[in-house]
Amino acid sequence: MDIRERLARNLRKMRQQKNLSQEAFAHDVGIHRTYISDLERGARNPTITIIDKLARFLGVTPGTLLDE
Amino acid sequence: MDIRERLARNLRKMRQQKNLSQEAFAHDVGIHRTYISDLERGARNPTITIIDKLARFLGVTPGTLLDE
DNA sequence: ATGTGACTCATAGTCCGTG
DNA sequence: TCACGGACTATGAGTCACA
Repeated sequence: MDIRERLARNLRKMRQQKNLSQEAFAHDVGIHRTYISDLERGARNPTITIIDKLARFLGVTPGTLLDE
Repeated sequence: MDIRERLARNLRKMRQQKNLSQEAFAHDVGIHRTYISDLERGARNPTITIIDKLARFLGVTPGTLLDE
């Protein structure tokens, strides 16, 4: 599977496990709401600094977001 | 440690383990040679598609390149 | 609460070189 | 063989209005 798709699925799942809306999640992470929406649809090709931000907030390693 | 630093170290180590020059490695992966040089010095902020390319060629998961 | 198109500005990524 | 620079084009970062 495409790496963007994997990120999309992993991100959405992990956000939902925190019971956060995209809006609340985006606010907490410090990324714009629509950007999160794009990521969860695999519509963006983010840099690793974005991955790092997400992983840190979620308390996981970057690999957890990108690996299957 | 910074995620770019981690990538830099992991990448250099894994390339050297294959006994490839930056130039040969870059050619095989399909990325420009100067870009590999930049990555190994932590001077760049690559997108996840670049990470994917590197990981596939090296036969590892993206996490192996980004996690410590 | 979320998806989407459009937009500006910064930077990812390429290609030419040099010591 | 590699670090590093300059110049360039393509695309990501970040935001908004609207459905």
